[in-house]
Amino acid sequence: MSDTQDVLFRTLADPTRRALFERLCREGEKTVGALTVRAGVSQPVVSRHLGILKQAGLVRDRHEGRQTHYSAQLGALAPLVDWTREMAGFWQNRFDQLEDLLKRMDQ
Amino acid sequence: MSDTQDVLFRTLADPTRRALFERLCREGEKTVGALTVRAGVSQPVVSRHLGILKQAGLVRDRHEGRQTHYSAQLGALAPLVDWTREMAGFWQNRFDQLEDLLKRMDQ
DNA sequence: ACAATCCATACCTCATTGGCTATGGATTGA
DNA sequence: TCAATCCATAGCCAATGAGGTATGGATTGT
Repeated sequence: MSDTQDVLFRTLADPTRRALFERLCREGEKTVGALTVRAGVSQPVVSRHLGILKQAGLVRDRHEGRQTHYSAQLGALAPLVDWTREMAGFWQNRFDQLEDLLKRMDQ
Repeated sequence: MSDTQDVLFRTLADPTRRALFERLCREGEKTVGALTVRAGVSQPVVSRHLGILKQAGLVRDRHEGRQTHYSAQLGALAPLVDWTREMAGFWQNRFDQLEDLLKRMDQ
């Protein structure tokens, strides 16, 4: 529902979190340690952000021994795409209505 | 740049603000008073949110006498669309690489 | 068995921010 | 001119949340 979009927007609003997600999109699966290296924040913070991304469905984790591999789940962005399309659609409709109105006024 | 996306995500992360923007998209131009009616928050809060939306370029205001009319600026969503496309693009590239790798391994 | 590594959780602190009320400036109507 | 309306700003408070350090569980290597 609308709640899904809420979670997505709220989750991606944080720059650190968005950067982590971007890296996973660009570079594919990575361990927490590898992500921590250039994250600019401590390892617990990275873990926490990854947890939040996971809750939002934006990433997936795979445990292998003592390390956890995270990867991006692009499909989770769908509601966001839908939302923008919906907003643009409303705009289009109103534009059509205006065009329609103008045409009618023309006659 | 990336700062633009930051502003957009941060601005749209708030439910009240997003609801205001959605109403402007659906119903077109509206005054502050009209928006306040079903906003669920007080008029000053609505004004404040509209100010933030305006700073993000998501809405535009038009003064007419003692009332201010706000309207959605759909174009401001472009960076958001670009971002999702970019993320999907990375994913596609990596998928292509994998496909390529598999093909090469096949021979 | 013991040490070291990897990750997650707990706990604390500080900054941000979304909500409110109060108020004032500007415009309209009487 | 005076009252009423519309909107924006200021100031305050409480909740949220992002960062840190400390720590513990689990796994690997010696």
